[in-house]
Amino acid sequence: MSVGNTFFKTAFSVDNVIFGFDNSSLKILLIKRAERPFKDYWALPGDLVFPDEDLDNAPKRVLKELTGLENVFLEQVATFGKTDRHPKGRVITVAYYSLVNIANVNPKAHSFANELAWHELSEIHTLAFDHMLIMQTCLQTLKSKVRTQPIGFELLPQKFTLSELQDLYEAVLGKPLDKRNFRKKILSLGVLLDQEEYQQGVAHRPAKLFQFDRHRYEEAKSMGYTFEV
Amino acid sequence: MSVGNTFFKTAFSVDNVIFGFDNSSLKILLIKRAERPFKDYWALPGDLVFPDEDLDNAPKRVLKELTGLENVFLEQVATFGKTDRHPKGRVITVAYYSLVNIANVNPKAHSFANELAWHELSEIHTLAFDHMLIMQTCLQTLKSKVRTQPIGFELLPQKFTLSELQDLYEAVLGKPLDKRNFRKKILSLGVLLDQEEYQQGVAHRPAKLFQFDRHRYEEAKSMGYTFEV
DNA sequence: ACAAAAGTGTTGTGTTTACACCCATGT
DNA sequence: ACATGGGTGTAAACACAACACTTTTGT
Repeated sequence: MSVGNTFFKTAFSVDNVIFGFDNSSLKILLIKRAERPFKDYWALPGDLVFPDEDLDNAPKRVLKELTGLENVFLEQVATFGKTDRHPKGRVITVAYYSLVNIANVNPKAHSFANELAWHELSEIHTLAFDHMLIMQTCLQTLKSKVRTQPIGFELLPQKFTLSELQDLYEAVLGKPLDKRNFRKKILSLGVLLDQEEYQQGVAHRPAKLFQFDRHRYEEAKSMGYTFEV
Repeated sequence: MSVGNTFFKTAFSVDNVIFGFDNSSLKILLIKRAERPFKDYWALPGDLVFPDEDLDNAPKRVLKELTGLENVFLEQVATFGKTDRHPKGRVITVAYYSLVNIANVNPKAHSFANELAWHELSEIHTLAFDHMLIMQTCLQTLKSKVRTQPIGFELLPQKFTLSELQDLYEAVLGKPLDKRNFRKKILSLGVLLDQEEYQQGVAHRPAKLFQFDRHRYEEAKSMGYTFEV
C-alpha cells in the first residue's frame, strides 16, 4: 500500500445532515448552491476536507460556520463514492448527521454567502448531487438510533414537556405513539429530571417541565440499554 | 465546493475485515506486510481505491484477489481519517467487513505475494496502523447486526446443523446461549429449510441438516424484523 | 455398556399493548 | 361554561428465561 502519485486524483469532502425540530416537525438545514453544477438547487452543507485536518473535524467546522454551534451531537454515517456522483470530477464524500436545537442556532450565521434555510423533511423532493440518497441514509440511521439510544433530547430545548418529547419521537419515527405507554417507558429510564416547574400562559392545564440528566444519560448510553418505542 | 488542486494531497484506501468461522471459533483473514512501514506486522487486507473505480468495488476486488470469492456478504462500516493514521502521508480509509465460509476460500489464492493467514480473534493483539481499532469497530458492528438480522448463515457451509449455528452465534456474541430457547427462536423465523437429511459418521445421534431459505431470508431482512438472542 | 451430542416442553416472570376518563388553565 | 391539552392505571397478550431428561449413533 504505497502512496503513489497516480492516486492523488480524488477529492475528499464531508456532507452534514443537520436535523432540527420545530413546531412538531422534523427539519434539516440546507444551503442553496450559488455555483454550477446544480446552481440554485438546495444541497446539504459540506466542504472539502483540509489536507492537514482530521476527518472528524471537517463536519464540526462546517456546522460551526453555519450555525455557530459547537459540542452538539454529531456522528458519522456512511461514505459515498460512486465515480459519477459529482459531475466535475471524482469526489468521495463522508456523510455525518447532527442533532441541534433550532432555537440555539445563531441567526447571524444566516448572513452567510449562501442562502440557508430549514426545510421540513416531508417537503424535500430533490437535492443537488446524490444528496437525496445521503439524506435518506442519515434519516434511516437517526430512526434506528433514536429507538435504542436516548439521543432525542439533543433536538429539544433544555426544559421540555413530555408531550414535546413524544411529538419529537412521533416525527422521527413517523408513527403515533400511545401517550401512557410512552410516559411510563421514558420515565422508567431514569434519565429525566423533574424540574418541579410548569409551563406558563397556556390555555390548558400547564405541563410539568423536565430536563435531562446528562450524567445518567451517559450511563445509559454506555450500558447500551435498550429502549423500544 | 470546487475541486481545486490543493486538495489532491490525500490518498484513499479501503480495508476489509474478512470474518470466517471454523472449529467453533471466529477468525479473520490477515496479511503480513512485506514492506515498511510496519514491515512484518499483520494487517488488514486493503488497497488504494482506483481513480476510476466506484468505492464499493474496491473491497470486492480486494476480497476476490485474496480469496477467489465473489457475491458474498460485504458491508461498509466506517471511515477512518485521522491525519496521523498513516506515517507516510495522509491516507483516509473506508472499512468494510465481509462474512465468508472458510471452506470456500480458494487455497491457491494463498500463493499471493504476501503471507496470508486466518487468525483467531482472541489471539490478535497488535496490528499495523490503526487496524486494531478498525477491526474492533467491525466486530462491534457484526455483533449488533447478528442479533437483529439473519446474517450469521453467511459464515456457514450450505448445509449445517442447529448446533453449528448456535456455536457460531456464541462465538460472535461471546456468550453462551440456551439450546432450547435458541432453537425455538431460530426456527420460528421460518428462514431455515429442513433438508430431511442427517449428519453421517458421527459418534453420536446424527443431527438434522438445514439450509437457509434465501427467499424468506430476504423478506425477513427487508421487513426489518427483530431477533434477539 | 458407555460416551457424546441431538433433540424436545412447560412454567414463571417481565414486558408490551390497548384502552378512557378526570384535571387545570385561559378565554 | 367551554375548549384545550395534561395527566393517570389496569388487565390481557405476548415474549423471554430457566430448566432436565430421553434418543440415536459409534466404539
